[in-house]
Amino acid sequence: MGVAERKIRHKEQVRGAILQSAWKIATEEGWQTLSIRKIADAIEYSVPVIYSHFENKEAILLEFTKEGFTLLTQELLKVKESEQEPGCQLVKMAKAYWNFAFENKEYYQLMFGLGMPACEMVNTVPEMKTFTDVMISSISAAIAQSKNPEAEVFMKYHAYWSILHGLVAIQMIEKSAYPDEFKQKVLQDAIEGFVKGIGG
Amino acid sequence: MGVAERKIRHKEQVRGAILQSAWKIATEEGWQTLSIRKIADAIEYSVPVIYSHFENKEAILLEFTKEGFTLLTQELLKVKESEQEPGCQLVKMAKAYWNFAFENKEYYQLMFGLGMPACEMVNTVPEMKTFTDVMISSISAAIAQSKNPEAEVFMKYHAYWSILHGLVAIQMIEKSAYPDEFKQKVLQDAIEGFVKGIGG
DNA sequence: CTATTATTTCTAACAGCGTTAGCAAAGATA
DNA sequence: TATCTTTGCTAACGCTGTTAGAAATAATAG
Repeated sequence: MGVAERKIRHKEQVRGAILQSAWKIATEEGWQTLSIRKIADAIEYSVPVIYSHFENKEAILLEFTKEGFTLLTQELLKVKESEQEPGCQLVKMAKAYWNFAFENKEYYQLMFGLGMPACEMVNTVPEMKTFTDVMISSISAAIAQSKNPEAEVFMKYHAYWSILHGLVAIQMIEKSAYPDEFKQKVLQDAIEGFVKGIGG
Repeated sequence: MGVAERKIRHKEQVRGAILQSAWKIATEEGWQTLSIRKIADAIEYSVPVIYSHFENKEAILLEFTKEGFTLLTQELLKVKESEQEPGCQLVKMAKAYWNFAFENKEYYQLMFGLGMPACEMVNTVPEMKTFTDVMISSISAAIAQSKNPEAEVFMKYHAYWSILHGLVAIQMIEKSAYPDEFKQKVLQDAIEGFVKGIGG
């Protein structure tokens, strides 16, 4: 009997509508103004229905955060595999990271930005763990074949990620938007300088 | 007649109590949980009294943000004046920036962190403008006497500040706290590498 | 010292938020 | 058709920032 299947199908349909509406509201008005009641209005259901799909508001945000980390990790892996030399890998990955951030501001702001996540979750949420693993392994490879193999891997990893995040964060805050070529050059200079620093 | 003076004195006393209580609550429970009602309770006045001293909640936060930028700028200038060579200046300023962030987490999180400010205010609030001016002038000096005088000043300034902010931001998020020596070394390596990148 | 005026302060409310208990309606089963 | 299960809703709790308007206090004038 297809009754149970239909119910499940409907349930997932509503779940999808919740996420879809949440995303729409967030992109139109920002994550800050997203509220459960707005989502309820959008999906034309009452508020408690949402709580039968998600434990709380944070769980909805976490859904997108995980999605964002999955997407970013995919981009990084794609670029990484297209390049053999670890140093070039890092430079290209930095560029991919940069592009992701500015082509998916909504994701990035949620992942690293204004609010809750990315603190205790870095090691508990699998999607984030995968992301950090990719970062660590790439940096490790670059260090391994460098002239400073005794370099502390985690320190270098931290510095690399920090620089990336910092570049993106400040550029996001900046209102007086520079031309994209400028921004690209900032990134390239900084990362190449850093990679050289690791290498020698 | 000292009646007007006494009134003003009392008014500023209340204003001080508001800021003092707000700071106490923020340091004890975090900026996120700070509320007007909590402040009102703490100063033993009713809520609307606070609105006769500050236009809204954001104005209270802005007060501390400005204070933070003033303090940070002072630290940076102090270090800057103790060193002639522009390259060394940048390295020392980075260290001072770093120390400020971790010795004044409440300030830093408010200045760059989780929420509202630092977006449109960078050029409108004088205290922030002063800060960015110090950053720009220092970097400009380093570039001027470098072998790449044609370097775009603002790009380099952005990269420098970005790296600093990124290093701090990621380290603040990180739970598995590395020893302080490690962190210091991360900073030093990254900044020295960057300054070398500017210089040659 | 009293009456009037100006100032200060408070009560109470509005509109919004996340969250949940308990009831009504609709669906599935016997 | 009657029973039971699931689903969804109404309404509330306690919190938030903010403000209108009344009450209490303080300063001034007669």
